[in-house]
Amino acid sequence: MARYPFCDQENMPRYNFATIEPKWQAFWDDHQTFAAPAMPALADGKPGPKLYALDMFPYPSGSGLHVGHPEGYTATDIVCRAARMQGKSVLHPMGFDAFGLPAEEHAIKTGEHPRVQTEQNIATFRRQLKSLGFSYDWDREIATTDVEYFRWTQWIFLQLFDTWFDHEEQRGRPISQLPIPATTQAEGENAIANYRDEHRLAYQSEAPVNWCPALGTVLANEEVINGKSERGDHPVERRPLRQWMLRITAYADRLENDLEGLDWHEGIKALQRNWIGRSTGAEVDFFVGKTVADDQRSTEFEAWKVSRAKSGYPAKPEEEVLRVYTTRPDTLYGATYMVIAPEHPCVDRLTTADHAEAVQEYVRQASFKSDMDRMELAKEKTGVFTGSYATNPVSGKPVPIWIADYVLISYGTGAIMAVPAHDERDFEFAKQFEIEIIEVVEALDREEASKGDGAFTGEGVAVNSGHYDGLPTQEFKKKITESLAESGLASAAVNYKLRDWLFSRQRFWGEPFPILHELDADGNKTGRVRAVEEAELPVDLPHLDDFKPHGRPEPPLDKAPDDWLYQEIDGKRYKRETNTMPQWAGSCWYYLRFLDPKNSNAPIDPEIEKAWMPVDLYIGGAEHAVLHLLYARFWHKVLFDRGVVSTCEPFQKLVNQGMILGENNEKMSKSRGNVINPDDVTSEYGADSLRLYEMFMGPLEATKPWNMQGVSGVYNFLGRAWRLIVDERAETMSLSTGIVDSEPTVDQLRVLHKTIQAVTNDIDTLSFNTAIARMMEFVNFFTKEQSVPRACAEPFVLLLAPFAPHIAEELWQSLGHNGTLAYEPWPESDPALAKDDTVEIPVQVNGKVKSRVEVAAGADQEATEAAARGDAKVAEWIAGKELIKLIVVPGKLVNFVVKG
RNA sequence: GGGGAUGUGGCGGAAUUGGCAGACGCGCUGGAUUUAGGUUCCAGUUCCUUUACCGGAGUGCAGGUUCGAUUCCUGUCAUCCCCA
Repeated sequence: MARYPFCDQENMPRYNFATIEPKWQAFWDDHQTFAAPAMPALADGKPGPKLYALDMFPYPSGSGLHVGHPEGYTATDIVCRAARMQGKSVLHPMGFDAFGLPAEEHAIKTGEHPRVQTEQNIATFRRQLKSLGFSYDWDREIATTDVEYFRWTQWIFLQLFDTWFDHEEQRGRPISQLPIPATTQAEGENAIANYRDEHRLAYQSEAPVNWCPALGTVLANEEVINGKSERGDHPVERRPLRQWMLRITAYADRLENDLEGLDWHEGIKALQRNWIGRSTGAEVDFFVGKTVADDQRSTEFEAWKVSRAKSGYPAKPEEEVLRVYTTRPDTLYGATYMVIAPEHPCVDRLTTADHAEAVQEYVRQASFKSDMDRMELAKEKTGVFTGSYATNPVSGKPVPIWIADYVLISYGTGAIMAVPAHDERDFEFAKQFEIEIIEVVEALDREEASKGDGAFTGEGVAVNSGHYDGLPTQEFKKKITESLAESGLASAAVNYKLRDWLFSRQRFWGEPFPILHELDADGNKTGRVRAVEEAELPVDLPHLDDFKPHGRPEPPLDKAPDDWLYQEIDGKRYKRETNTMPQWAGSCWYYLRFLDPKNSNAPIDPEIEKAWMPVDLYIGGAEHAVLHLLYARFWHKVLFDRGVVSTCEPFQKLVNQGMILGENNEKMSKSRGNVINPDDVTSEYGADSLRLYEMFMGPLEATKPWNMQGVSGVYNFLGRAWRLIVDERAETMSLSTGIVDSEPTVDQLRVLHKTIQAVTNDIDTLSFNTAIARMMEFVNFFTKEQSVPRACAEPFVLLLAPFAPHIAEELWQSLGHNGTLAYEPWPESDPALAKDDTVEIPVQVNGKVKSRVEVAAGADQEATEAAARGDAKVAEWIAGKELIKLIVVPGKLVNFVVKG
């Protein structure tokens, strides 16, 4: 015990966080106080209550911990510490999301391996986190850059590679179970392999990507903002490149539907739904034909209709057909032109000779614009006519086909039918190019109809739509979709804003893909790939002499030594995949690895997974409300389908902490000079004060400004609590003479039990600010008392412990206890003792409080009324007036409604 | 333009199901202790009027429901976040 002396103050025993805090941090470390059990403890032979509380693990940046980090971390820590005292098995881990660009950029500059800097940064973060006294089980620490960790990230990628999505059963299944169509089978081995590759959840694609020359990498759409890179604000251009994609769109419906059972804020759910962007509508085929002459076109069109009526709606349209997706099939009669995206495969075929030059130039210009620029509503619409016409399938009228960049190749079919009367963008476009506008929906009420002279996009009743006239929009949609489907011209369809996930990056500092490309005799890729054998994992990063990018889209790993790059298996030569995974990969499953971080046979033991999952409380910043949470949920569902995990959702309860602003009410940033460094706060006021202050600032989820005077306020409170128990004026550390062993008074017991009740309840609802206010009231009350019975002081210290653990441990020890209070039973409140004997009840006259009367706590209607009538002031107010109504709510109020 | 959130003292913020608006903290004012205080303790602090009592107004703004609205409904304004 010599290391943790009860009295180690050189001077008087004032509250001295500088000695208390390191002392208890060392104690917790040495005694493994917060080591979580492998499995939740048993209670009555069955698994007892468990709590898995998770923080969004940080990216260990070079600038160290930010005051935003301890906000969420303190919140989960309070919940965990209270839960331990309430007898729950608690899992509370911490780790590091350590892959990322800054370390690689540092490596490029210095030539030093990014792992060196990464590990330095992790060390700093770990030190800072430990200095704040969080009750993590540090034995479970992981970093996504650990080879033993990313071994299993690679393993999960192989699961994705080995899975196809069965739309009928709505689940992922092993690729070996993929039914191969007879026609494909007949074409032989290569065709079968191709067919499989086309259906895997991890697949390669040649789609246009956002190439950023300055960063030397392609970026996901989400990483591009207004045509510039999110990181660094560099220009981004579009170019086609072979990429790995993850088929997250297959899981779109499940990702949306399963939100319902989750204990998440509605706003976050809305954000995710919005991002998934499910829409229902129809795919409709427009006949283009091979000829330009009007009379022949209509003949061809009729013939095509007849054949379609027989054959039905095909999975892939014929060559002379343009397929569109629309959410408003009811406006089909108003479709007066069509637009295809500049990247649409039919551009060349549809362009007539006399328009070729203009089209080529337009397509070239469009390639420089980002999706965001192109969809901008306010901007002037641009476009070019192809010279071709299609035929409106219901009206039989010719409709010109245009190319315009406001249509995106990535959404729907990359082609639209334009209905200028009922779509704002189409309307603007039609005005500009003087295209016919036909109204086909009439607004129901005049107010809506008279709104401006633009497009009417609402719902109403059909007009100018042949025999459909008069049908309400919803009904019309259904009927026309059914009718067109019967004639083989259309099909009901669902579309998503969500795109498949571009999963490869041209970086060094990321997880290598466990994939090999087959080479032919000349060393060229044959297009066949194979997975690295599970036993061969992990695929570690190779040694590189330098980390400089070469400015080409090919990844830096192409510069790896040949013995890493090439391999021979069964007489065939292979080259490793040289892309690496994006930073999101590691954070998609870290919550699972925490359960079983040292398992070398599997990512997690199934029994352990079953016992601890799901995460009961997940706290982190709102900036991850969309991407991280969507990606992680997607992986989790795939792992669920493949039997690796037992729950279909990973995070049962999610809370987003609010942002902490600078003292000037602005976002904290170096350029604004308003950054608060947690280290500075800790050295001046201590970790307990920092924790307490961050929780006292306001509701966890609110955005709130920092105020250094507020820190000294909670520091003051800790000093008062200290003096309540410790005699500061004594020469040595000793109990305050106010601490007595006598029975508490009724008033004292009432304050104690009210405090227990309120604090316990507030921790449950994460209302830490009010919990702290209640404890302040407790201290204020007892400071005025002559003495503090031990029976009140001890439970108070236990209540304080989750919030300010260091001072609480020290006070607990000074009250004569050995060891830690971390597993002391949580104080229980007795409702009978917490109750007041009498209550003060406001008496209103005509709804205004005029007086207050004291009544017994359980007073009934009559007694309450009598007390109110007996009050002199009330009597004066109602004297000589007619009583119209009398409201008596026992325990709440009395209201006399009078006239005259 | 769409979606979400938030508007309460000088400031951060409290207020089960509609029932005493402003808990708690900061700041401010006054007092006590102290050689001293960026110490501690006590008291006061929404605004207007008033020496004080009494009284009146008050939760962004305008309405509505109700005996009674910070809370519910309609409209509106402002700020912030996300998406476009």
